[in-house]
Amino acid sequence: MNLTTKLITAAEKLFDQHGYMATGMDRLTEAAGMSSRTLYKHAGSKTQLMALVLSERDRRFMARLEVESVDALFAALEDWVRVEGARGCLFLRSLAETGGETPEIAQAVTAHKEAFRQRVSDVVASDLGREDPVRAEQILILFEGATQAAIYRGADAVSAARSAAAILMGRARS
Amino acid sequence: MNLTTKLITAAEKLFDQHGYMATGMDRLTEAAGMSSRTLYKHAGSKTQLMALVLSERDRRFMARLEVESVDALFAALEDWVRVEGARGCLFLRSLAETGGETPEIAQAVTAHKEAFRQRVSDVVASDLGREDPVRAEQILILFEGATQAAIYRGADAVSAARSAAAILMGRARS
DNA sequence: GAAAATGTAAAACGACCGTTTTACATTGTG
DNA sequence: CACAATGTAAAACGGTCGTTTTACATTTTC
Repeated sequence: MNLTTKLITAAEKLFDQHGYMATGMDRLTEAAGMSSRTLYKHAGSKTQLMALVLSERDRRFMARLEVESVDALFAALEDWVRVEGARGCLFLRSLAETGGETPEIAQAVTAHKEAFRQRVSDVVASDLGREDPVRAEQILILFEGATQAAIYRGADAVSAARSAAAILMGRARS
Repeated sequence: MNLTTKLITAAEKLFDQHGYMATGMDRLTEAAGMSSRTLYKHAGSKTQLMALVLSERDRRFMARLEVESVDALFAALEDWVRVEGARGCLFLRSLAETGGETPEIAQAVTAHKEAFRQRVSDVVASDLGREDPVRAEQILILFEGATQAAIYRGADAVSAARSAAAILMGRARS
């Protein structure tokens, strides 16, 4: 595991658990086990580090959503919540913490959410055997809602979303 | 409009638009049009100010949800988004920014979310003429999802959630 | 084996943080 | 008129922020 990977892994964890602004560079250097000089050589700045974290998060998250049914989509979210916990969407959180005024971050969030929307749309189409933009938007909202509600309702939120999605998909098939 | 109200109003706007941690006291005093001495006399500390903001937000938000049907619930959310914009749930954002480590804030969030969950549950019961905990949880997730997705999908997210809720409620009635 | 690359440890940078204090002006009330 | 109460303006507080620099050790490479 090289230094950059170690840094990004540690930073993702700290940003997620304590918030972006609330995480200082001293905490990051300590958790990554490197000097601040090395950290800045690899990441450039705190903002660029956040962008690197989001890029890695996108890769890992989207890889989990390589499925072909809506039910599998929510099963993947259940896995994610069990393994990574539920503290809300790190992308929208980074946007909120920066007020949308940091271009590198706003851009990373937009790109991720568009990819996510497209993925949900594809899964719905693959599941139904045809495009259904309305249903896709509803499934996306259930997914976002489960992510958000899981913060205070736990894994139950995801299974409730899963059963709601099954009803909506059943309706789309008949 | 007294000073405390003016302060809370200004603080809510700044916290919502730029984030809690990213909003400094100088910005708050300037927006509220008062000296830092007066601000501290009224709010005590930045953390207590955040708690005051959340308390006022809870009052105003819950007042909007005094409805008797699930459809009216989403109509109320549409109004809210049109008037106040969509930057995500301020309660969960405050929790995320503080890492859940600030008791006064964690407590305000828990209280609000429990009241919100109960309200949704009541509205579903009033709409169906009977309790339906499973459906209530699904409606809550659609509501949270619409709030979250509206950040990047706009008002369309709310109407998509609204139509999904109508399907789920229709299913509960038959 | 010299040189370049890559790392650590720690001090220093100026800027800004939340908060308190000092000194003074205005106001409402007996 | 006196006197609390309540406000402003601005300096000062110690501490922490993100970032850079200095000085030195280790490893890699030709």
